[in-house]
Amino acid sequence: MFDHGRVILHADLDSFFASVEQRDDPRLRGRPVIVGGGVVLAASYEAKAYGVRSAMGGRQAMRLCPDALVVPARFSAYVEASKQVFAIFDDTTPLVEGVSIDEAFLDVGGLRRLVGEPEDIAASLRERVRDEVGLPISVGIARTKYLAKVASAVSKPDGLLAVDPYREEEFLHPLPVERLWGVGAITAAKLHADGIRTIGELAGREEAELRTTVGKAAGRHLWALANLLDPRPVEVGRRRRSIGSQCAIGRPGKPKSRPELEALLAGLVDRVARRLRAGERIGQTFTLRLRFDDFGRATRSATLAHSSAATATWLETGRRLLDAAWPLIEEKGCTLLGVTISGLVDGRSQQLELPLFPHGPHECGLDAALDRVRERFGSSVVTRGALVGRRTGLEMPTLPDHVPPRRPHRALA
DNA sequence: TCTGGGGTCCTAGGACCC
DNA sequence: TCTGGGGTCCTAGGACCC
Repeated sequence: MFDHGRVILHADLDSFFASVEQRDDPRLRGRPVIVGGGVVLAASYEAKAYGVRSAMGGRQAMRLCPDALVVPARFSAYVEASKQVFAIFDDTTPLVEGVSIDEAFLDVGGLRRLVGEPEDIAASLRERVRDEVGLPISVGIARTKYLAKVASAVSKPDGLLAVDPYREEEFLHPLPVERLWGVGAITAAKLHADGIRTIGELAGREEAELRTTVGKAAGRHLWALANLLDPRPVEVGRRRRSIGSQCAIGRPGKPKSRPELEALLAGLVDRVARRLRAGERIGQTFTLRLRFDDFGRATRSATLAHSSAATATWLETGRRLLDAAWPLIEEKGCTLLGVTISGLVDGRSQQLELPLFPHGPHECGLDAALDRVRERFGSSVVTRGALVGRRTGLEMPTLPDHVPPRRPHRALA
C-alpha cells in the first residue's frame, strides 16, 4: 500500500490509566473501571460503553454507570509503563516523537528495505506492547501525521488501521469536523453555525473565509488538514517549553486565608523549581494561575531579566504577583492556584547562602561573596552568570554555553 | 455534571526601539 | 507640528489537547 515516500505510525495506548489498573488487578478486568475521584481521569472501555468520558465529573459518571469500580490514580505506575512502551518505540525506529505520556508518532518510511512493510512493523509493535508491557495499543498508519492520528482513533480499541494514500479523501471527508486536530467545542460551534459539519464540507470552503470565522492561524491549519496537506515531520527530541504545577483548593464560598494561600504558593513554587533543576533547565517567565468561585480564570505573569531555577527567586516573584492579585482574590474567591514557569532554556541555577553582609551589601562584600562562589562552584559559573544579591542569599543562574536564540515573534513566523 | 493536572499554541494590545 | 513603517518583547487571555 505504501510503495514510496513517508510513512508515519501513530501509536496510542487505549484508555491508558484504566488499562494499567486492569492489568495490575485481575478483579478489574472485564469490568467498568474509572480512574480518579472528583473527575474522571480515565475510563475503561466497559465504562465508556455507558457513556463515561474523561474529564467528566465523578457524580455524573456514577449516575451513568453505577456499577463502575472507582480506583485512585497511581501516576508512578503510569510513568513506569510509559517508559517501557517508549523503549519499544525507540527499538522500532530512531525517529520517535512523543506526544504525551501515552502516544507517539513513529516515522517508519525508511525501514521498508531493512525491516519490512509498515503494516508488519505496526503489527509487531502492537504485539510487543501487549506481550512485554501487558497493554492494548492502537496504531494508525498513513502518509501524514494527522491522518495517522485519525486512523489510530478510528481503529480503537486495540486496533490497527492503515489509510491508503490513494483513498485519503474517501477516508477523511465523511468524518465530522470535531475530528480535526484543533477543533474543540467552541470552534465546532462556529463551524456548525457556518453550515460546516463534515471535514469534506470544510475542505470545500475558501481558506480566507475560514480565517475570518475561526482566526488566521486556525483557519489556515484546519483548511490544510482537511485538504490533506500536512507536511509536518516527525520531530525527534522536542523539549518542554514550560513546567507548571497547580492545585485545586477548597469549596467556593469558603475563602482561604492569605497565609494559607502563601503556603500553597510556596509548595507549588518549590515543586516546580525542583523539577526545573532536576531537568537542568532555567526559565524566565512566571505565571500565576487563578480560578475563582464562579470558575472564571485569570493569570498574572512577570518576566525576569535573567533566567533562573532558584526557589527563592521564583517565590519572591510569585508573592509579588499574589500581592497584586489579592484584591481580585478577595472579591471573587479562589478555588485553584497554579504556577507555571516558561521561557525554558538549558542551564543550571545554584544557590549559596552567605552570611556575609553584617554591615549591609557593598563592593567589598560582593567581592568576598564572589570569591566564595568561585571556590564553591568554579570560576566559570561566575564569569558566565548573573549575580544577584538578595536578603536571603546569593543566586548564580549559570547560562549554557550556547543560549539558543529566542523564537521569532509569532506574528512574523 | 459543577469541572484535575499537565501541557501547547495563538491573538491582541501596549511599550519601546530604530 | 505632524507624521511612518518595521520590529521586539511583555502581559493577559483564549482555545485546545491528553
